[in-house]
Amino acid sequence: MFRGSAPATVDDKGRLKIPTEFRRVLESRYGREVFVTSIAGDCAYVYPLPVWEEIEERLAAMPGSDPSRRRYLQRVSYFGQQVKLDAQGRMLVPQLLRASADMQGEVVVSAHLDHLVVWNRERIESKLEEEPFTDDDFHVLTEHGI
Amino acid sequence: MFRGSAPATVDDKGRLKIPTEFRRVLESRYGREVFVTSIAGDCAYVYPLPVWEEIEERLAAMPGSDPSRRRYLQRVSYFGQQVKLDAQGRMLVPQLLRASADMQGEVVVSAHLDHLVVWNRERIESKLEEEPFTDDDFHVLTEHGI
DNA sequence: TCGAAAGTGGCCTGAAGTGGGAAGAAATAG
DNA sequence: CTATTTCTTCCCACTTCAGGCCACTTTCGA
Repeated sequence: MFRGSAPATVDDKGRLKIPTEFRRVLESRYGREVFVTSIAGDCAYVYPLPVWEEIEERLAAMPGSDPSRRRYLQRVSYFGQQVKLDAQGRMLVPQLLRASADMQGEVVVSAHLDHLVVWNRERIESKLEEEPFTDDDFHVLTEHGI
Repeated sequence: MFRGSAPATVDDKGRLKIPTEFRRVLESRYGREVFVTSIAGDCAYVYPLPVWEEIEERLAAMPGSDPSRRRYLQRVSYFGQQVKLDAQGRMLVPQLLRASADMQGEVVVSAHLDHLVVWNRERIESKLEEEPFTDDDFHVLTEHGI
């Protein structure tokens, strides 16, 4: 499992350096291939390919007419691309995501259990301010034993 | 199977360059012939010919009087055309579709399991904005283990 | 203070994408 | 039926971009 977060940079060729701690987990457990995508286009999700394939299987098991599934697939296909880490542990961010999620310069890579989430640093900071963690959120988590 | 998406362009002669990653899958698994069509005329569907032939067989197996089948066939025939990739991996978009789906300039080619969907870039972006992905959608997916 | 490992930048080659000419085919008008 | 024009197809050439590679810088620990 991935844990914590780490700062990283995207150079002007659109290459994102995966912080070494994450890279080690990624390569040893899943390999070098990842699926990069987004839903709203505001940040990038990086799934190890085997993890993504499992999600695809679950989607395939859902009824094809489900509107949530349809919307999810449309977005995930739109932003997504399968890429491979280079020898330096960098991956090319798809052009569409570079533009919409502002994947340039300083970014933050955070662990999300079995995948990574990448935010533009300025954007995540203002988002954390705007979107506080509420008492309701605490309640929901408490109900799940956290 | 196709996965993810890639930006592409339609030049002013109406030729659409199929991004190489898709082209490779297409040519190795299905050949160079495709069937291009649409239903609402707002985007273009690109089916590898063998995939389309299978759909035709299923349609043939349906009762001929079914109104959904009739409407589907009517639209799909109206917009559809069988075309072949050229040596550069480009295909000519049928004139009707060029006009109605606005297949000019920047477009996005997205994977849809066994076929491709092509949208005018501006059009898909405004469509994604109008049709947001909600918390409810997330809940539905969560219930399916995603 | 030194060395190793991580991070960063940039060059270079080859591949992918893009544009346009020209010949051939099809459609249209006379 | 023929001539003209439009559209398609094939081909060649140029430009841009991504991937591999190397090297420098920075950081952290010994």
